Amino acid sequence: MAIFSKTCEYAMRAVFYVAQRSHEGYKVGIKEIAGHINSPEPFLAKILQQLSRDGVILSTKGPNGGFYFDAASLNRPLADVVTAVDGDEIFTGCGLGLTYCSESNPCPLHEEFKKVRNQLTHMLHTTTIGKFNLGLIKGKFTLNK
Amino acid sequence: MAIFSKTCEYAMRAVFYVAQRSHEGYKVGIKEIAGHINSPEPFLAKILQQLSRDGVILSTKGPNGGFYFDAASLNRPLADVVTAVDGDEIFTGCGLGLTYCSESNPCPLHEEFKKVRNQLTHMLHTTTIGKFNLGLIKGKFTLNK
DNA sequence: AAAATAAAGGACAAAAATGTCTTTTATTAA
DNA sequence: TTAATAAAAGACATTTTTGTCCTTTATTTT
Ligand code: FES
Ligand code: FES
Repeated sequence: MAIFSKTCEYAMRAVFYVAQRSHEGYKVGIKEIAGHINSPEPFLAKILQQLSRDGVILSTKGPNGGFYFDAASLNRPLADVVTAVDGDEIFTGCGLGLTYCSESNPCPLHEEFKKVRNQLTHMLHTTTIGKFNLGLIKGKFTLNK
Repeated sequence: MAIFSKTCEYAMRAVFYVAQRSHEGYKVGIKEIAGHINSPEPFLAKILQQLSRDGVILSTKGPNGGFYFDAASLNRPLADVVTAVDGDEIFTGCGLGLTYCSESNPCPLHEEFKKVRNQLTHMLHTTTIGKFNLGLIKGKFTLNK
């Protein structure tokens, strides 16, 4: 089991790809995105629909339409993507699966787990959607295989 | 979605409870464990079977039998429990779901994700199964609800 | 040795996550 | 205004995770 769900992984990969293409001045269709991040096209469509409903990603229909980000959206944190598709359990939930994570009634792992969870939270809040655009354009990163 | 699977959460809760009872000198049956960690009994049985096959937990059949840890087992890292039920993907996998996490061909999130993953790994390797025995006996921690 | 106990094992069931397909709606280009 | 394009939406299918039940095996007590 991975840290993030498949849904969330595809969402983040797609968002990084669309961000790069937006930086380059293009909108991108589902087919192009799915091809470049190596994800099942119809499944990815569902995920991007969700992101679109939540206002995380922008889209327009019709010819020359597709998904894209504006300047403001490129500065949103990656955490918004995670929350939109997976909710906030990963940011607030108990590591041992108790109903609530609680300071006053903690599980044994609470103190140790909280540190890890806080670092993950901090990382996802300080990493913006557009952070890797230049690196992606320069070919420094991979989003498929 | 939580960091760990339900299976893994139940496994860790069970292990902490059995460790405490072992420290107190008892073996514990499935029914008692499930009751104290609030988990479905037959499902937990499967999980503990797996841990037993992997040699993470000890068990004996028959009257006065049950699950327990010896002194050596109490010093094993919690990471062994996670690996036994969920594999090592959480310790080695790519945060964006690429087939392999690679230094030479990294995903955009690689550097940032690696830090979080390393801290999680470190935490699970330095936390022993028996670490919380005294705290549990003193009632400082909760394992149900 | 017999009966009681408790884990081990296997088959099955429900729920959730993941993946697919078809139709509808909105937008643009011609 | 029509045709083409592309996302939105909804129904459906598969796989994995989670959960249940019943039988078997090993151990201990009587
Ligand atoms: S109570 Fe378990 S992590 Fe906080
Ligand atoms: S390649 Fe993605 S985390 Fe290392």
